[in-house]
Amino acid sequence: MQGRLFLIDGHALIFKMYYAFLRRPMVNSKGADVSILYGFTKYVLELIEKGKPTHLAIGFDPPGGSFRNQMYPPYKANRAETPQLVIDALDPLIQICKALNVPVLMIPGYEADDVLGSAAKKAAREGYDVYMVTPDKDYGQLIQRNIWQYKPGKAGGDAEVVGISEICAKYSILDPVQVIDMLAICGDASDNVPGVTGIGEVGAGKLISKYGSLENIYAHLEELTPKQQQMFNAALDHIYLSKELVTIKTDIDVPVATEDMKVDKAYGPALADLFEKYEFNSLQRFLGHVAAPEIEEKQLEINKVTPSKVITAAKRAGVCSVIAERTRVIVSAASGAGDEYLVADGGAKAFTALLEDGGVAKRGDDLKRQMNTLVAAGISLNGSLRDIGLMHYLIDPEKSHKVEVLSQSLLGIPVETNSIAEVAKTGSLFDEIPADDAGTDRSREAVILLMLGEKLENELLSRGLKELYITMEEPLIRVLSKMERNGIRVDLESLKDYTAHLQAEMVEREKKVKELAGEPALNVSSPKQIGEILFDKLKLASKPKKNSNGTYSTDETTLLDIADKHPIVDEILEFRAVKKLLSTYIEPFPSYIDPLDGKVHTTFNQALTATGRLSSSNPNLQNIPIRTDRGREIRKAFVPSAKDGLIMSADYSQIELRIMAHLSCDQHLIGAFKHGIDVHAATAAKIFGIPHEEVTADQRRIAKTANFGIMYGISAFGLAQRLRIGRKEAQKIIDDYFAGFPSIRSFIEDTKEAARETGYVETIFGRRRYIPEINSKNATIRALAERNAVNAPIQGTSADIIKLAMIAIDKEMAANGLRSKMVLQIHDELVFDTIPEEVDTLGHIVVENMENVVKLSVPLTVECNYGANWLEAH
DNA sequence: TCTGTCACG
DNA sequence: ACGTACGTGACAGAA
Repeated sequence: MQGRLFLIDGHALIFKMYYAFLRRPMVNSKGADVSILYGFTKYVLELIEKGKPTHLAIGFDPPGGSFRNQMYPPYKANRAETPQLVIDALDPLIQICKALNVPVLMIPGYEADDVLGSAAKKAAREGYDVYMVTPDKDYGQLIQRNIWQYKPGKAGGDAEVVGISEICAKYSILDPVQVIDMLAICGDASDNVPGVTGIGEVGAGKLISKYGSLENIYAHLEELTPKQQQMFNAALDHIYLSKELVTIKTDIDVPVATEDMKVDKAYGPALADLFEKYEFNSLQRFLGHVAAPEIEEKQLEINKVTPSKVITAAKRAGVCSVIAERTRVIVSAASGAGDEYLVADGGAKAFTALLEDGGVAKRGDDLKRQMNTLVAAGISLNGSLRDIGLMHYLIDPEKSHKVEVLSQSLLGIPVETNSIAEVAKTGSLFDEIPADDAGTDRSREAVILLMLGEKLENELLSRGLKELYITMEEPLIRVLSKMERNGIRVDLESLKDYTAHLQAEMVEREKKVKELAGEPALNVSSPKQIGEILFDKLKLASKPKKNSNGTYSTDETTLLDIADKHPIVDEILEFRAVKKLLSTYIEPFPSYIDPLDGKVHTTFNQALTATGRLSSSNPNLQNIPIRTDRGREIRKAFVPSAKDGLIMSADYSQIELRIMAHLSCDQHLIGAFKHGIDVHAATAAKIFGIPHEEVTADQRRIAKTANFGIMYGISAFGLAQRLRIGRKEAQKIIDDYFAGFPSIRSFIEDTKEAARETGYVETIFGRRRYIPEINSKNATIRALAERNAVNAPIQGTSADIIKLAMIAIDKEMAANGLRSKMVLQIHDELVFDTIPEEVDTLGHIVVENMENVVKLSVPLTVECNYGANWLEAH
């Protein structure tokens, strides 16, 4: 390797600094605004310190536009005018760069992208490792084995290094050069480059990974859905121009030789003079060229050996670390001699005996994802699963669980983010892990995982969390892996008529809104524009609510308040409801259907939420509509995989309220649950001081809202808002509630007190959430912390219970040899893909296990139904 | 990239 | 005086 070349996108850095100092500009004693100069200079000096480049150059956009404007006059035409501060900064910055001994690359007629792109490719050919310092997504197309994008962190955060695997995972593509096709299809609103209207990042990624290129999509247009065909045809007249516009040049002559970009920290008097002129006192320390203390890098004793040697060592030790890529596996084990570690890599088959050996514990990051990959290759991942991120999640759920971060903080070993992040970044099951950097040596990462695993196991033990890990999270990895691989069949064909109906309605509503507004050009999807129509033009409120950025608030509750003032309001609400269904729950789904089995495979994130719940993404199957009739229709598309199969759904009835009853030991609530009485009605009877039989529907509704409010940390204001009643009235309800349920009040107070004492709260299974802000002097922050403290044990215990139930159900289903599959978890509900002959057995297994997985002072009850689709299973 | 909005428990 | 119910993820617009 010749060296580490950093290429800074100067234009992007100027803008970053412009915005960073917009609110609090930095002005020197002569009244000059030196914000951009200061921020820029500081950034470059710190980059030299932290990024340790051996070579460095900065590219700027020359004044007067580029060949792209010639090619396509509207290019960047809708950009707001460049701020004067930015324009004025250019010349002084070039001076500063000179004084910093950093060459400036600027060629008339080309943007900084083109010059930097060409410089990057050239240096890479010469054997440099190249880092392009820019937040601009366009640069993704230039990434290759020895070229990375170095994205500056936001708000002082750490920079993110993006390599081949990250960029490919981000867009679900196989080769970074396909970023060009992605950008062409998606278009770029900020540069005014049109794409294919209606296709977003996700859809484009799927198409490109399937067809390879834009050209090839057009060659196979007939394979796309009719709607997609239509959208691509409509884009045909401009799409190749768009592709040219987003393609960064890599073949222009770079005016400076790479070796002349060598970093020279011997800053001369020129820099000192500039610092004095601009009064950069805090940057003086760089002048003496006192190099920052080099971090003493811990030397790892790594011995690369054959797979069989590592397998022998792993079996002897009973533990190893695993990194399973799509076409390669890397394994590490302690040699048994001092601090020496053995590492081997090779095809997965070379390690089958080890991976499937139940006697050898596996340490690694995101083992669920790795298990999915391995199973696809016909290999099981057996033995204990010591997942780095998941173990750390139990230690502190709200901290970062990234291996890079943990390696630094727990082991004191720094990690280059680019190599290890590829396993950490998760996508959906059938996203390919790119194979093109199979040459990268990942021995170091494998060893770090092995060390981290040991460290985290010890941490779990000393914090009393090991049992929670072993009995709950670890077995759940296998259950969730199965659920993801099972997938669920989504039959959008069955919704065709309904989809067409919604589309027609959307068009109609949109037209109506524009008419009523008297603005043919109105973008009905723009909250800003809608706000201006409603409140500036139509004046539908005397003092309209504003958002943090100064725009009018136009959310549903706000609109409902003024709905009777003008018919346009209702049209907007209906438009939004229909558009939401189409754009979130119908249009994206075709691209999520795995061509191999025709099913949708979500990813369950097991180490994300603050409370212990799961989350679901790509797509999120935990927020499929149900509350409105219009939305519920969507659930009809979630169908069994077998021809005459059935969907079964089982959900806990009021589990959080039951948990609150248990945690608070409130005898009234416990009694109501024990006797199967309607608790919301019982609550109403208590609040309003009337006999149970006399509770009206409205009183029950109020009590129900109050019950939820209590669990979330109610305020009189919040309750008043939700019930649309006065604040005094709301306060009375709260007072009456606590008078009727005094032990609830003490539960809340005790929980807050515990948080203040220990700094954390916990579920009945010991899952923790730290509440550091519980002692904040800021009343608002403290109040939020208190609500979190009260809610986390309730929501978390509920999450714990269903996790245990899932493990038990999975086990019993297997023991009974059922063909039925568990497919979804939606916090208090489990969904199964089943068949008529198993419905009875399965129903029994599910309900028994859910109801009896834990014994509380209240019974847990489960409602279970089945039908031809998810809607009918309710 | 951030913000607003809205889908779910 | 000040802000205002817990936990999520996806999409679209604006910069």
